[in-house]
Amino acid sequence: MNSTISEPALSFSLDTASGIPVYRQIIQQIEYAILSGRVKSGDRLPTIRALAVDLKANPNTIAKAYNELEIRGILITQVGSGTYISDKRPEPGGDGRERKIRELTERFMGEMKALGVGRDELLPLIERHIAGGFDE
Amino acid sequence: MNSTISEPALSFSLDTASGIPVYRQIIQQIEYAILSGRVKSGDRLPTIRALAVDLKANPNTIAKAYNELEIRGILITQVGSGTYISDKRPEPGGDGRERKIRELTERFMGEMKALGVGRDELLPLIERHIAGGFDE
Amino acid sequence: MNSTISEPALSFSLDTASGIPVYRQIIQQIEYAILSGRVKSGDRLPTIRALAVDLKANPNTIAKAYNELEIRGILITQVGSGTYISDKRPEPGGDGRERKIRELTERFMGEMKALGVGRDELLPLIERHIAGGFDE
Amino acid sequence: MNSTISEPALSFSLDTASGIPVYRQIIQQIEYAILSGRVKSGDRLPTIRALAVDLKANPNTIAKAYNELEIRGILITQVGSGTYISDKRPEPGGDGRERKIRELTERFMGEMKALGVGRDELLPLIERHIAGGFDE
DNA sequence: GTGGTCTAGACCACA
DNA sequence: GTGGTCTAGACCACG
Repeated sequence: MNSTISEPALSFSLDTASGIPVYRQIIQQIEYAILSGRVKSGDRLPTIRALAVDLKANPNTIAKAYNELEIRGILITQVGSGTYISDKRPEPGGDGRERKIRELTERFMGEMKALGVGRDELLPLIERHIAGGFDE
Repeated sequence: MNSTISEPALSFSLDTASGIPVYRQIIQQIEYAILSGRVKSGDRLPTIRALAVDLKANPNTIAKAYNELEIRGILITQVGSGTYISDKRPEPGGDGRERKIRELTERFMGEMKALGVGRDELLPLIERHIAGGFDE
Repeated sequence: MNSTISEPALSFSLDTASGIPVYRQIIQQIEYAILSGRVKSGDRLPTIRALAVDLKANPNTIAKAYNELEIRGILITQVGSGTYISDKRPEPGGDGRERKIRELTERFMGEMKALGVGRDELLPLIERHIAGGFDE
Repeated sequence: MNSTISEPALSFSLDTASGIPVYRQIIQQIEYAILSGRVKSGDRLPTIRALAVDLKANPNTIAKAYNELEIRGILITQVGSGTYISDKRPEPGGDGRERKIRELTERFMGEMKALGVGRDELLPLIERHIAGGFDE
């Protein structure tokens, strides 16, 4: 399954076969939209009910995603009005970023090692991927 | 937590803080050991009970991992004798390994890009990790 | 012992005296129901807990059957929603069914031959069983 | 694995990949040899040790097969001399034969029914298999 | 000794 | 409510 819906520069698409929980896909897509500048502080998100209908998902699932983002301070809920992008959202160069980068790199290096990829194979591999349009 | 045990070219290590199910970690490590050529057809795996003791896990959990690999045709179990690498497993140097490396690298590069890590930041990052004892 | 439960075109019946593991009986009955076309892609299976109650079995046993079929790509499980027949299952009228019928018939004929049942004894035997309520 | 050894009209062959226990394969092959008349009362069987070597099996496994057949009265062990086919072995047309035939036929008919094979499909199927060299 | 089956029950993640 | 993971422990079949 794979459904899409547009909103002020926000488009959601679910892949129910990926194994990634629906609420996490929604969270990630909102985060990426912010990081890439497609949405900005004060922008209004679709209502839970509307998004649930459009994505053919359970409203509880949408609410869970919005709720987690509100706890993190990324969204703000104005009761009776809607849900908005917070103005104190984390900067792209913020705090947890370094830790996340380190974690992901360590996991990746461990996987490469487990697959028998030595240092002589790894660096050219990375460089090839960078050359192939990493920065666009 | 992180415990390790060696066996003819097979070493298991669990990360109980990762959130990844134990049986999946075991499956992945066996798969990677085969893909990297560290184990080959006919090699005997540690017994379920021995591995359970070494990893401080429940035998049923180890059995679940072995069992999934048997359903997928990667392991063969001889009751009363032990569990072995199947002879119709993917070849170590085959494209299975290359495909896996490509998948993992693409996922990693996508994550780095989403975190705003540019090419100028990425290569030094990798080199620092390699210098920090990648190959041993 | 022999208990039965109906579901949209799926009826399970266990023979606990046969020595065949319960989870394998469940697997076989799902496979045969698919091969015979009684269930089709997207059909929902009984929930693990409901089937466990109806068959007076442990939920883990039902889950083991569903799980093996999922590894083999025959079922799809949506946590929180249920378990469904995959859309890339073998076609009901396909050669999967014919192959299975041929295999089972050859095994049966071999057994009959080993028991010294000749052609003159076999056909009346089959006809007697058919007359005794084969089709209902 | 599949190894074979000949002896006075007795030839054993193991299929370790079939999932059928080794001791059961040995039992069945001795039974079939008797039923088909290839061996007769008083014939001597290979020693446990010799057969174990030839089949690359565990002597305990051979012993278990011989032992079960001795309990059933089909074999006789003369300590210090060897193991022989009993002279009071069950006749091919004997007692349990009818029950066995009925059991196997019922199982077969149940499988055919589960696969959606109706009476109109079943009889021609059987006849075709008979025509294709059932009696040799 | 090996692995297989099944039960019981706890806790978790997801919709 | 759904299924997933893990533990603990009993009993069995096989070599």
